Amino acid sequence: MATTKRNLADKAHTRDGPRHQAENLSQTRREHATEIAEDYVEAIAYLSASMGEARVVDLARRLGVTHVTVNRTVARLQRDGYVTTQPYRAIFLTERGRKLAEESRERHETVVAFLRSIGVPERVAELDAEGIEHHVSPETLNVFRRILSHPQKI
Amino acid sequence: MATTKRNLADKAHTRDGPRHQAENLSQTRREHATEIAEDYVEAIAYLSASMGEARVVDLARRLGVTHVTVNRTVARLQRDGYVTTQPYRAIFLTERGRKLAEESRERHETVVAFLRSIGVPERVAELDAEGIEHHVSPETLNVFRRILSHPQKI
DNA sequence: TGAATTATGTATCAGAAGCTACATTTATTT
DNA sequence: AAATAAATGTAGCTTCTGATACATAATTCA
Ligand SMILES: [Mn+2]
Ligand SMILES: [Mn+2]
Ligand SMILES: [Mn+2]
Ligand SMILES: [Mn+2]
Repeated sequence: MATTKRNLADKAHTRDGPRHQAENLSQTRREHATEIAEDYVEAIAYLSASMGEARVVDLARRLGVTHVTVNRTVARLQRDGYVTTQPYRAIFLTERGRKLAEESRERHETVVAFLRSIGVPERVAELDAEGIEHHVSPETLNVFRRILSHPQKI
Repeated sequence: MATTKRNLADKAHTRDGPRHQAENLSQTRREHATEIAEDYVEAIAYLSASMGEARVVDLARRLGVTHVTVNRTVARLQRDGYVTTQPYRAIFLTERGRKLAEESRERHETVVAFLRSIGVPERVAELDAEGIEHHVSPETLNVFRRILSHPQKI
């Protein structure tokens, strides 16, 4: 009748349910997988708009990585249908890439605006938003939007 | 006097300053590096408290990965001074690990509570918080806390 | 106690994302 | 047009984080 190690495991099962926790973490890992794609297409869209085209060096500067990393990642983005490129040429978004870029930009701006609206200083809001944005679900984003459209001090 | 490609690059430099953007993204990458450590020590602390000890299988179940991944990651956590283990034994937090676990738990709960307080449904709040928590700076966390201590509907 | 089950460990692979060093191509300047 | 500078590409290395397949140790149960 001794309390064995494996008995203990069974109890905890009912207590909290590790299922939920595992699902939450799996979801977070999935979001990480798309995170770089989102930041890249956002940067490509920005550079294309502000200076006519997106070149590897400009991307590297803006993203804070070497041109080698940009090169390989762009190849992956092309493989996944977000961009088109040719050797020694600029990078262009596909329709799919443009769509993701636009969604990402809008969400990014909403997160920054929301943080600002509750009193987070601009620099901090921009810094935190860069990571937070990728983990904000459509539901939560809608809550942010609703609060932003409700101009009342907190 | 033709507008060359490299002329364009110089202009955009002044426009937005890619420095900030690069620094934001670098910070996010740094946060990702500590993210797994945070989730692991949090899970180890939880299992230790709720069932006496943290075993590899329980961690694997809770984290939604295989026991192989847990094994390797725990080895890294040990290398970095967060846990101690011996073959076929449970995993124990070091002082450093306990401290990180406690901070992570507190921050995690604050993020969930904040999202709940602005109207995000519980399930969604828990899901989003799992990713958001790692990118919330101390400043932003304080803003969250202040709003939580201010019991007024938004 | 011995067999069966469960837990843990190890070998090996894969892909993502970073890097440095060096080669090649393109653009600018003289 | 040739020389120089800048951009792009490629080879090869590292770490992290996931996986499967198989081996060994520990625990449970008949
Ligand atoms: Mn962004
Ligand atoms: Mn981002
Ligand atoms: Mn957590
Ligand atoms: Mn987390």
